[in-house]
Amino acid sequence: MRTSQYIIATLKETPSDAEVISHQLMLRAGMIRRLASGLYTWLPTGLKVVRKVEQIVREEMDKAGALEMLMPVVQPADLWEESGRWQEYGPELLRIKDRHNRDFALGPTHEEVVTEFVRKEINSYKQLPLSLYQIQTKFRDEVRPRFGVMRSREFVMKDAYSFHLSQESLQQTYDKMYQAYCNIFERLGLDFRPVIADTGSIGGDASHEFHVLAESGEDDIAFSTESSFAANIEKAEALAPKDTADAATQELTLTDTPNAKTINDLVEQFSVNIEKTVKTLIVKASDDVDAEYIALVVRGDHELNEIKAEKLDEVASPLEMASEEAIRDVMGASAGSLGPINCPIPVIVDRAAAVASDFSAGANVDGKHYFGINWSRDLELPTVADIRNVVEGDPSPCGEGTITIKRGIEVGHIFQLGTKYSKAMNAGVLTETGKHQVLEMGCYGIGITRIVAAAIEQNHDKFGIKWPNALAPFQVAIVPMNMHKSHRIPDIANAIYDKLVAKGIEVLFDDRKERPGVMFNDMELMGIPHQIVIGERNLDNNQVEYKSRTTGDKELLDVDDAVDFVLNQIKNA
RNA sequence: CGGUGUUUAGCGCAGCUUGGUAGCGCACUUCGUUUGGGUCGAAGGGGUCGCAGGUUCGAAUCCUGCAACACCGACCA
Repeated sequence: MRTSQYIIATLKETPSDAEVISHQLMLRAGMIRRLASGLYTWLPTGLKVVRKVEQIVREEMDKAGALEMLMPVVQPADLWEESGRWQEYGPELLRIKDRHNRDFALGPTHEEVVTEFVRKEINSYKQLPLSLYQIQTKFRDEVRPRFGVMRSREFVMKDAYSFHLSQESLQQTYDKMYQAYCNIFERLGLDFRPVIADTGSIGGDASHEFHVLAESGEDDIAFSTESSFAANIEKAEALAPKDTADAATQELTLTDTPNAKTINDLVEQFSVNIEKTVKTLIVKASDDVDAEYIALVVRGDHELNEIKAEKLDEVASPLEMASEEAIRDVMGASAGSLGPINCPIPVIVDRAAAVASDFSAGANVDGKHYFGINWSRDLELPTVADIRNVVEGDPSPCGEGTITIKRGIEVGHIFQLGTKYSKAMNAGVLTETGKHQVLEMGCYGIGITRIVAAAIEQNHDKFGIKWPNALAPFQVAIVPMNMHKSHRIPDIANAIYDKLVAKGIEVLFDDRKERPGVMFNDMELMGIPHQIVIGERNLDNNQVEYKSRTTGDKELLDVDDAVDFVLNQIKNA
């Protein structure tokens, strides 16, 4: 490709609304442009990268035995009524009406459609197991689209679905997919980790997320320092402390604390150790409980884990924090002065808070806290549960080492769905014995467009993107200097270009009448891994210069060796 | 959905307090100059100042309403 025939569309300045580096670089490198909130146009350079990702995913899915198909983006509401998700899914599901006033949705995912397909077409156990996938545009009406294509409303996703007679068969395919995902991210050249995950609203049993590690990630991942254990912080268990509470050394005292509204205030004003404080959060109770609200108690330095909390039988799901008015109504005090003593509603205390001694907490009277509280002595120890986020240094749930926490970008997610959709939509086959049996299902997603952004988060420097070879929109950039003033330069540049193209290499030949600095900067911004610089100075010695974008290394090559050298660089990368 | 803020050329911004010919940098076009890391000079094109209404002789500027967008929070495969 010659730049004169192409859209370079690079930007010198960073658009003001791009916060994360991948968003900035994708705009500056001329990969994407924003059309509206959460909607992006892919320019030729960006699309080339998307296609690279798609192709690798496609090859590995095919290898894993999945069959590619393509389902509609627009889906009839009836199917969603059948699965129950027309009600459940909420405003993220964009609903539309056709000219006959019939309800449809823009597909955020395709469990319903694929299940409908399978229940019609697959009738016998002999046709199982079956894995189907597609690579397609999805739409989710995100509350808050941000970070460019990292969290956009419209995005390209690979979604796969598998169907089985038994849980064992599902497990086998799940394992195969797990391996296929590892292969994919390996081939993409990304630093990634599979992590144990919550199944979220899709529902089901086993689940892993695949995360690309990056500072800008939106998820916290808990790793063990000693083993390969990794889990989304939502799911990482905070083990019960081995020790029991220390013996009480302080008297219970009620103290005026008019200016202590937060744990930090309390710690600063009364110089107490933050680990000797607890905070009390009020949430809606579930219908199982004979109370409208439940108090959750965690140590002052810990954070409530909402996923864990809403899984408790006593707590309403989805989790709902009590409003300020409700708190005042129920507790008789405002949020800054709550505590477990004299608490009028049921209390659930976190494992760590349950072994605190001589600790302080609100008194459920405005402007008053208790100090020197001890469980058993001053109040009965309530129900204990794991309701907090793990923190650095906690013992790892796998039993080996301690926890470290890193940020990750979720680029893939695999689930064992079980029979959630097949049962609701009555998808089954006849077994060997002629009995009708509901299918076990698995579902496997990869965010294609999100991977493009994640790859940039992981591979960039101050000059721009540094594409891993597998993702680069072009393998080689030819940068001829002052070509219009020379006969030699265009001759050599064209010859090298033709030879590389004949070898099937994607080459970007910068034939613009630009200054060298402009060309260098654009090629580096776009992250093209291999650069050949052709100028009069080196041609006097019959040489051209090679430069690697990844390492920055430069090397002088004989003109005749240049093509083979570059081919080797590409092959060995 | 709440809080805050923004909206003036393709992009980044000034002008608004105190109403009076719409500006700057980058980008774009043409010419010249320069040529191994975003050169320099000259000339040029490009705007219903987010939309609607109001006040006024006169509104980018003041008032009212609306919209879009962004950030923080809540939410979320």
